[in-house]
Amino acid sequence: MDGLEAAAGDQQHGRLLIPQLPAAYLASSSMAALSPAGDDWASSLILPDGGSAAAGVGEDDLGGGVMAAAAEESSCGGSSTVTSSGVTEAAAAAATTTRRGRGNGKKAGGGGRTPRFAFHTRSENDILDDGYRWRKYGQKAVKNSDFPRSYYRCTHHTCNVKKQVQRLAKDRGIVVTTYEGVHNHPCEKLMEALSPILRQLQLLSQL
DNA sequence: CGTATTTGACCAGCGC
DNA sequence: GCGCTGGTCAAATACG
Repeated sequence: MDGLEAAAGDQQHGRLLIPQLPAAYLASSSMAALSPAGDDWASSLILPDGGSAAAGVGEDDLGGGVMAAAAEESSCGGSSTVTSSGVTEAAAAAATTTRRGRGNGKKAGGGGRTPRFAFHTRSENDILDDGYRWRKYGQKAVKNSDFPRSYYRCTHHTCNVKKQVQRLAKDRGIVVTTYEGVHNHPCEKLMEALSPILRQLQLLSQL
């Protein structure tokens, strides 16, 4: 079950393009272009500087750390709401618990300087098509939540980006996706989507 | 047959 | 020191 592939071919699925963290902001605009109009989803984008305002959703369900500065913006045909949540390192440290690996003693700890961003997405699907390919490597039932948390890792060999996906207990329609790390490779689906445009640009530049 | 998902076990930090 | 909890591993399984 490749959720991403499924999403790509399903008009009911939303698309969220967040190739790199710095590019997260252009994501919303890209989304408007790539998402089918009328999608029944909305994502929440919490800006990195940690917002002070809380979104309407319960961030505490994510471990208490995700500060949500809800920025509603109409995109995707104006039918969806986009908000995002940036989890700063401080917030991540305070909030999200500890990370440890199994034998390799890889505890991000201490130095875990990987940026983390959380996105609230109103969708029936747990999996957002963000343009990258993810492989699920774990699922855990978490405290204070009726829904399990799923752990994904980017399938690209050299990419170590992870993401966690969990539904809010308070609002099962909201999916919280937490990205950890920055992709060090281009977004496959984004490049695929842009290639016709780039081709046209090249033709125009030749004229 | 190759790849992705499921799922139970394991590990380690934190709070008491 | 112990138990709880979250994150990850890896074998088994499913799927195309």
